[in-house]
Amino acid sequence: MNGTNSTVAYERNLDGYKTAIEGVYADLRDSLLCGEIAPASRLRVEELRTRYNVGASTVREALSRLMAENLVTSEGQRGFRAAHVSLTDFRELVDTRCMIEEQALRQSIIKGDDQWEANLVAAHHRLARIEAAVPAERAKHWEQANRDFHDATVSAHGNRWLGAMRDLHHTHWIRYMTIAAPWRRMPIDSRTDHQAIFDALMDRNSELAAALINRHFRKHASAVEAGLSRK
Amino acid sequence: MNGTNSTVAYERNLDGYKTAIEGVYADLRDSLLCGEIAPASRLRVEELRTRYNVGASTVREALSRLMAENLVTSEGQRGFRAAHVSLTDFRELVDTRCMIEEQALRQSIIKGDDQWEANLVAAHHRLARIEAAVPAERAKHWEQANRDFHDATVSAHGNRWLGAMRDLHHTHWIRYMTIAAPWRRMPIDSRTDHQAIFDALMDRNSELAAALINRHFRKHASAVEAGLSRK
DNA sequence: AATTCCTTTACTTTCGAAATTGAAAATCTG
DNA sequence: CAGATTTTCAATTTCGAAAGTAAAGGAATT
Repeated sequence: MNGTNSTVAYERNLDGYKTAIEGVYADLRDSLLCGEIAPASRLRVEELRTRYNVGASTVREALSRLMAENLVTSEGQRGFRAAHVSLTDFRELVDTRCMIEEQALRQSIIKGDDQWEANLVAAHHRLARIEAAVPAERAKHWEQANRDFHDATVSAHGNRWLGAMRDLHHTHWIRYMTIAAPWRRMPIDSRTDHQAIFDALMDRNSELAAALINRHFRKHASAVEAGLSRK
Repeated sequence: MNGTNSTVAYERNLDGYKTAIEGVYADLRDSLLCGEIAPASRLRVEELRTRYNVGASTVREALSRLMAENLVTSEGQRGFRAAHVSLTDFRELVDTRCMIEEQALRQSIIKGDDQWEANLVAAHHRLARIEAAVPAERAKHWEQANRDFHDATVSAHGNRWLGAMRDLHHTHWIRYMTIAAPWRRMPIDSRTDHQAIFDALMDRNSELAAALINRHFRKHASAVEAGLSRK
């Protein structure tokens, strides 16, 4: 269907997706998240259409879908733009993210069964091993293990609306991280934080867990804020 | 641009919108919210294209934008569908909606200045007048006044992410209301509720306001739940 | 009768050209 | 020369036809 005749220099590989739209969507999303496409820059349909070697409406629909995640904006008759970033926007993002994660955690503690506990123990163990390893080893796997651990903590909440909001906020969080502080992956004392959160969860201590997760997130956030205001 | 030659029976009027996409989007959105398009029903591009008298990609893009609000879903190569409704989904919606509104209220109480108070007093006054009026008069304006009052209560929160989530949840709330309990607009004791909420806000009593808004929402919700399970 | 393989049908998806628009450049006017 | 008006041009938006796909029905085979 596509990708079998990559001759143009800028052309991307869209293999492995069911439709062309999904391929363009996914590649564009990556470029947006990793900062390859600068915030607030224009996204010209004409330009993208040649880069991906697809039709105009395919690009257009991929961009429409990115609007769903607030990664792209459009102003009628004036085309599309990559989402803006700003210090205020980031602070607002962090505030709601804390609220969402706290709520997800509380619900998880209430509803969590043995299966939840078992998964949590496993995820925490994997993360702990990585955080105790030598720097070289850490860099490779920490990101994923960290995400897995946090997912495991809230995995019992069972609310799809909450889950969708959580994903959305995580996406934008990652974007800000990559844009503002690409060097600093794992914060120095994340080991202590994660252990404390884990303990609170095993104790089913909602109040403590909520307080800890808020502090944990805001600690990360301040590093990004520093990077953002330096621009 | 359009709408000047409405000859086809099913054709809709798309005047007053900047682009055709926006017109189709808005009309489709209405049909989805008012229940004219049944939940989970297929949305055939071919069919809509003739109804609105526009091209395939215009319909397609309008549908993509509705996916942003979870009002429409799509499964690659198998077209679009109106969003499902279910009792579980509704309960999850209500849970997150309560969380969001509570948080918005708390933030508003913290950040609210004189302007906020003044607007709130005005909105509450308008709502109170309507709720005290005769049924015929109420029916006309209550919906809007109710919305305005609730918007006024949270208007000082100043967090755009929270605001967007609040709008989204309100949209789906309205959809469920219209689908499951179209007859019952204004609950019997909303006057008492609103007065209590208003008083708590003027006292800047966060805890009380939070508790009241939760009960207020869940009271409405149970009416919808009854309507939903009766299907 | 059950299974496999084709055919048909009814769509969705994709494209590239044509219409339309907004904004900048060029021209005109007081 | 400043301000209003027209022209130009690049870009967005829109369309309709062509290509591609899933699912249902029908024939052939076991």
